Amino acid sequence: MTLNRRQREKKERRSVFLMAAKAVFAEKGFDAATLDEIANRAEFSKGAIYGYFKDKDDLFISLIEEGLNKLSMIIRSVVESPLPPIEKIKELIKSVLAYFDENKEFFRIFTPERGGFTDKKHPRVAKRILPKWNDNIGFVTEVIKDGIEMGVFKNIDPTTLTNALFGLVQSSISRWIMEGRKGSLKRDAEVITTIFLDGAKLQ
Amino acid sequence: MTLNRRQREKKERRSVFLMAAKAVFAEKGFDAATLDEIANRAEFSKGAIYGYFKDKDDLFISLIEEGLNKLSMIIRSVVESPLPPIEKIKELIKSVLAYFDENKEFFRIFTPERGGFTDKKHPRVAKRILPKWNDNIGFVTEVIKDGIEMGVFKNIDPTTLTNALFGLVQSSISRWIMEGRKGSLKRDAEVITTIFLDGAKLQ
Amino acid sequence: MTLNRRQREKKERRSVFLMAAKAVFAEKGFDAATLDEIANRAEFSKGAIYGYFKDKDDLFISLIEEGLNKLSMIIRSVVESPLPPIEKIKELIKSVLAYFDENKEFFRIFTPERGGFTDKKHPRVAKRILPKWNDNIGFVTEVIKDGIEMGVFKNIDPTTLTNALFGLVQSSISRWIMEGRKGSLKRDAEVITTIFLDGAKLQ
Amino acid sequence: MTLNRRQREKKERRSVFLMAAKAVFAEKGFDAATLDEIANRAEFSKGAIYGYFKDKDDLFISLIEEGLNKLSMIIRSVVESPLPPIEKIKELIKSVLAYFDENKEFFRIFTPERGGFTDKKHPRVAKRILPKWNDNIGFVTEVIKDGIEMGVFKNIDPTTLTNALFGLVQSSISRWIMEGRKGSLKRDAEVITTIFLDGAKLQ
DNA sequence: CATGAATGAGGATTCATTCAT
DNA sequence: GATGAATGAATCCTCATTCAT
Repeated sequence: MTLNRRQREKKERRSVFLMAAKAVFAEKGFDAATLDEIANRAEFSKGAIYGYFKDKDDLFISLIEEGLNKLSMIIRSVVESPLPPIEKIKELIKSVLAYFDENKEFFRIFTPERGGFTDKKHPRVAKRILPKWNDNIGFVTEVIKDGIEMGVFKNIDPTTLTNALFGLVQSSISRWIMEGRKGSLKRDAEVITTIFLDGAKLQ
Repeated sequence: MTLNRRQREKKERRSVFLMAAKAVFAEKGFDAATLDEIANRAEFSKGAIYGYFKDKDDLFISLIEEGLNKLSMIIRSVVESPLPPIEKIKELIKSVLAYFDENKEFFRIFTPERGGFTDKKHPRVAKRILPKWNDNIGFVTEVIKDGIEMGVFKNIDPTTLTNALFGLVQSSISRWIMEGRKGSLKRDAEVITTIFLDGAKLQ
Repeated sequence: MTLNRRQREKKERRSVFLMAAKAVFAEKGFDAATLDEIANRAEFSKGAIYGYFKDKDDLFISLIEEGLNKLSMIIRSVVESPLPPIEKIKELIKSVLAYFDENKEFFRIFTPERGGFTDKKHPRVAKRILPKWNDNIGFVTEVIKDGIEMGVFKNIDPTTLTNALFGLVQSSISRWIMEGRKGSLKRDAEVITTIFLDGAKLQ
Repeated sequence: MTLNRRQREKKERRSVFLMAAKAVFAEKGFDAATLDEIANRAEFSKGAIYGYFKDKDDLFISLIEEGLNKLSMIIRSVVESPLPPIEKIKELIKSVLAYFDENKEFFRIFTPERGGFTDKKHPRVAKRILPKWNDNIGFVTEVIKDGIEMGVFKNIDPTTLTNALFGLVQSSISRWIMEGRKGSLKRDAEVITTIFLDGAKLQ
């Protein structure tokens, strides 16, 4: 699909808005972020946003979707590789942390707001975001399932195990953000891997 | 400390507002929650809130503080018990999950907003909440430290280990909330304990 | 008219509120002054005010009335004395300035708000205050009239002359207040007398 | 400086708001005036005000500043003319009264609130307004000083003399406003001139 | 009478969204 | 398409007034 100049420019401009929005949402959160500030940072007028996004919700959702799509690709590429389950898990931890290391702002937006993606508060947001997030969890769950069937993982409900893994990753990122992003996230990959696979206890 | 009727009523009413606020903040998040709705749910007028709390921020902070205080007490009572470190960890997981099991809404408020407690967004909130949270982390870290010194835990940075433990707990609660709070959280205590102590891998 | 204890206490308490109100109105102006602050300063509860005054307006009016009554008495005692007109004018300037010197706050309240005593804004205030103020002007005007008839004052409309005299006095007090009340108002009495009687020009 | 249509319209609209605000502030005073009423009178929405003024304070201050700037120009043009001091004073009285004759509302706003421009009540207002007002006083004081040095005015503190002159002018305007603005202010110029220069006493 | 909690009517301000140019 | 001014709904907060105790 080749785009003409018009279409190319449109796509670029949309991306400018997304980047501006990412910075502002990351700093202020969804509610406190204003379209004014986003427009300023994008160096366009406020009205122009509506040429690319239906409304504030849509801008926000698009941002999250974009981030989750990239994350899905990373996860799928690992999951679909020919590695054995344990290696896949190691690789997943490494590459997911690397992804956030390079996309700090996305996590900064996604994590705190995720709890708010309920039908009560943002039905439209929930409807578009949650399935994508569940996809990711699903991919990893398959790996765990394989591992259980192959006898390399304990026979624990795979979804629960996956959830635990995501919790470990997430807490690592959270801390890194709250402590002011010193050092690299990659440092934590080893520890998470150890705990998840071998536990904290000295055998 | 015996209170007269006036003081008793005042305390009760403050509690009514806190409960109403807890419900609304849990459902909507800090920004989207309105004092109108909180007052309605408390069956008082909006203005009455200001007799008990300085402003919206103060109401929110008081709520979180109350929850964190209770949590601190639970954690401390375990930490200060004469159990060996591993038993303390098992007990911590069990009792913290039990606490949230009985205080679902607190978690629902605390977790998503936690990422937003930065100096940028809510300096006043951050100043009053973060120290309390760090206290809790500190208590648990001491247990881990003891365990490492006694040779029962791997020699990993204790803060990182604590953080991982909190991540496991948190992800368990998150899932439970997002899936509509079916079943009991206590069910997860065993899995978390297993993973944290022994890892997911079959040895 | 002798008062029993009840009535005496009531009168005293009313006076306590008036003094508190005077201080607060002087500092903040009518609109920005709150009954809360007045009650605090009076060391009574907010509700108690309503036992002595119909409402905020009434409290304010009572205050002004009290001040204007005292001023009237001073002016009348001079006007009704057996002095010749010019001496009466000298005496008026001296005693009015002395009155404000000792009742700074009253002027601080009365002057800035006076312009607002229109039927549009505070019909009730206007109705009770303006006649009293006009009385004072009337007394002085009589002195001027006498002086004109006796040939000691120029044949200028007496009300205009009186108004000019009040302007001189008022500007002196205003300046004294705005400059932070340094020195004594009495100092200005001589200058005002000179200007009003002999003009600024060297003859 | 040529303005394009946009800029011209913006300037015009700002002026529409200022005129509406002038009318409302004149009638109600600063505190009792509402942005709602100002917006209504300007035939714009309340929110539109914020496109032209930072807040209510700023709207008010801008109004006063505009008025004081015009007044300054009038005063300066007289002060800087080559007339002898006495003629300057005559001219000042005439032209200042003429200015207020044509800008009744400005005086109506400026005078009653002036006493409230203290640091306690409106620090921001005080900071922007008082210096401008003091400039005006300063210009006239120079004239008086010159007159004293030239031996045409009595050797009285020039600032006190200026203050007295402003008091005479102000009381004239006040009366004219409170009596419902019958007749012309210019009528009073002669009386004020007479009193200030020659006094009320028949020599 | 005094108290002080509750009321509820405002008012200033913000901001997503619309729309004429 | 981009602009930026206007809109107006929404929200926090204040405070005079009332009233049960």
